[in-house]
Amino acid sequence: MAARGDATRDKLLDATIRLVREVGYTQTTTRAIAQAAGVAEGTLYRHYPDKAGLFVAAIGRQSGPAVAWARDLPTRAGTGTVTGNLTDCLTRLATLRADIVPFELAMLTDPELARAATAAHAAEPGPPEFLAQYLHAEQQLGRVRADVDPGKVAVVLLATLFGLAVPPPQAIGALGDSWPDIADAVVIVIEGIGTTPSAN
Amino acid sequence: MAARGDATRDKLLDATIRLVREVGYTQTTTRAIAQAAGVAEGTLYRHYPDKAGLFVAAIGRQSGPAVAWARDLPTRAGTGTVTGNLTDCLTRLATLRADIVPFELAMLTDPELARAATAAHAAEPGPPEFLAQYLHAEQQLGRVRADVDPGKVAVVLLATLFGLAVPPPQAIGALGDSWPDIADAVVIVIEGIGTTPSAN
Amino acid sequence: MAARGDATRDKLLDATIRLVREVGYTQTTTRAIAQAAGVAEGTLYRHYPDKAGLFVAAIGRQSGPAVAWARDLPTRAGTGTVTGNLTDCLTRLATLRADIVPFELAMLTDPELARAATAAHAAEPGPPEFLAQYLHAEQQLGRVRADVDPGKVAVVLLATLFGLAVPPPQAIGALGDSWPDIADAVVIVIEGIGTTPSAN
Amino acid sequence: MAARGDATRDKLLDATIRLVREVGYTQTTTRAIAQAAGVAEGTLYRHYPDKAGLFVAAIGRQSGPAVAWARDLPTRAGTGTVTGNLTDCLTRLATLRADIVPFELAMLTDPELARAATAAHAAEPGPPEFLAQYLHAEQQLGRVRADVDPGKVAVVLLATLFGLAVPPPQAIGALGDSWPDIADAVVIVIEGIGTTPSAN
DNA sequence: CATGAATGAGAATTCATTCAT
DNA sequence: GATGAATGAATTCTCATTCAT
Repeated sequence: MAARGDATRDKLLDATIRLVREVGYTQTTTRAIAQAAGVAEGTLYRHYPDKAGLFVAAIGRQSGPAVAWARDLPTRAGTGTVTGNLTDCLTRLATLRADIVPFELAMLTDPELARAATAAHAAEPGPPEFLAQYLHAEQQLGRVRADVDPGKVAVVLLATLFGLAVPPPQAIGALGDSWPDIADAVVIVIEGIGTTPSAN
Repeated sequence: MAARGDATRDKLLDATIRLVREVGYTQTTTRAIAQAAGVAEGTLYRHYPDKAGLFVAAIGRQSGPAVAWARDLPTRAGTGTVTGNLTDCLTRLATLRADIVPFELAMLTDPELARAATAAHAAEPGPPEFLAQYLHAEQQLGRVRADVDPGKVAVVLLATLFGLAVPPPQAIGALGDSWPDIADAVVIVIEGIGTTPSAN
Repeated sequence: MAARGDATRDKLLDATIRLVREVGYTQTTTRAIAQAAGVAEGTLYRHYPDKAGLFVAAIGRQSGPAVAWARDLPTRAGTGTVTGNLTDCLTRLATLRADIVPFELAMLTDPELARAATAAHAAEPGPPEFLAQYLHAEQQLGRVRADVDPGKVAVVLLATLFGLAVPPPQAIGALGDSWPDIADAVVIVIEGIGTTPSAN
Repeated sequence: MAARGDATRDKLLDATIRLVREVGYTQTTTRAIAQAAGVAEGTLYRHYPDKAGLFVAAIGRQSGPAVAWARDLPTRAGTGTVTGNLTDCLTRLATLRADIVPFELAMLTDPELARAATAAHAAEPGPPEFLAQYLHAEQQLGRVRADVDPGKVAVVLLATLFGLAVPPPQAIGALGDSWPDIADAVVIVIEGIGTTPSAN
């Protein structure tokens, strides 16, 4: 078993992910995908109902490990340091999700793809929920201030992660030199920027 | 002066911005733009070299006020509170940029548009630089901790802003209820999440 | 007025009718139509929403005169001879409808085309109704036996017409020599085949 | 003998006939046939040279009994009544041919299929010839008027049969209520519509 | 300046047919 | 014989761009 078909599916998903990353979503045509995968254009449709279906599958395969990893975060509450745990988790998410960001962008640009994706993955809990659960647990343990909203902090952290992961920094500015890595960002968000009381 | 041409250009830019926001970049065809603007398809090419040119102009017109506003931020160092100044600035940026985000997303999805845009706007200083300048000035005044990197903080703040501005929260999660507004996010980033020393 | 567009529309309709008659419905591709009309393939879609729309328009233009002609038949009741009137009407229908039969066949083969056509032309009265009205009027005048059902006779006449109009006689048989013309058929149907009482 | 192959062939022919009747010729793809027959797509080509070959075989199998039945008609001349014999024959033809009409329509729409079919069945005598022979025999017996052309009457009868058998009456009109059955039609054609001398 | 018909390259998708297993 | 993945030419339709009026 595992037949020829599985290898073809893998080639198609690989090609899709690579092309979206390298040439952008609008340029990732079915012809380009087929060519990059080394198969005929028609083959694509034997394995996926249409182009959107292929993209959803690609997103799914790529998201899987990232989501699985984040799912375990809440169990680490109370161990190590909060900063360390969050940095660790977000760094891995960043690494794993590097290939997903272009797809998320594509979904934001193309309503049709967004529809297909949400149709496929009904609202399951994802990283935001896991992060919020973790932060809540740390609050219970007294390791995080009680008056912050775990959900909002989780969203801010992931929004920042997303904003930083967006490929060309030129979108935000030419401050290339001081582009922060994930660890920098986590420290900044967690520790604040240290304003003096007189400045608040 | 201010002939009919200006009115036509305005109608085209308005239509472009509205369509990108409402139906997404991929659906914003030249025909749709012309129709929404109430002009013939060919008219577009009398005012802009091509579709990308129109989009670049739209981005420019929409970005102008936002960038101009941020330019003044450094002069406010030492006045009011740091949190207040940043919240104020970022909130305005968020408001003004609501129409720009779809274009930034489009540029990230379509390399061709990105090329046209960067060709038009050479690397001028933008919000990241202005924010960094402001933070640096506050550091000099002792109102912000000396050991944070102003550039990195600026980028984190803007990345967060960008991440939060991305239209459908479904991209990040179904944590809709606790979706933070800009003020929440600024407070979180500036004050940190209040970890206890033992947790660090 | 009458602009360039009208000429193009005519060329497209002409090409469509000609191709369906000459090479058959399945071979009448949009490319073939455009080529035969001497326009680009995209031009087709400026004038008709899609291929089915073009076909419906072609059917409409071709059916128009035929239907209009039949509409006047009931007013002739009582004039001339019944056989003459029917032969006259059916002969004209046959002539005019020679180009429509391939389309009617196409509609019977391709459900999608049928859907488009019925959507366009809601159930308006057509030749069957007009023929039935005429026969009923002649019955009132005592020129047609009272016990025949005008509706059924109308349908039989048109069904026969349709069956005879179907292009290749090979579908029904190789009796080419004695293929009846419309006048023959009308006489046969109207007068019967003259069976003797003993044979009934 | 009568190995698995025969069963497969039957399943393919059954599926073909069912699909053409239910979804139309254009929708009857090889994939749909294979699926309906419960065999793999490739299997089709183990039993028939190509799609047209399968269709020709389907037509042949379905036409066989109908043609065989009509072949015996001439031997009935002089027995029963003319109207009864013709009604009987045509009714059976209609029943048996219900599944063939869609194929005849397909042949009229798709020249390629027509070519394959005529190549397979060279011009053998068919129902038209048999009907003509029967009518000629009845003329000899004095049961049918001598001055009608048996060939023409045969063709008119079969053309009417074909016209009435065409699936959606919408092709001819919305005169649904008075849609005649075969017996009605035969009576009308045989007896005529009873015009008075003055009307002729 | 404005128009909108015309263009034609290219996109997604289908489908009859082949062939390695 | 049977399978079904793979093929690739062909089809319908889109869309940025041009140009005669």
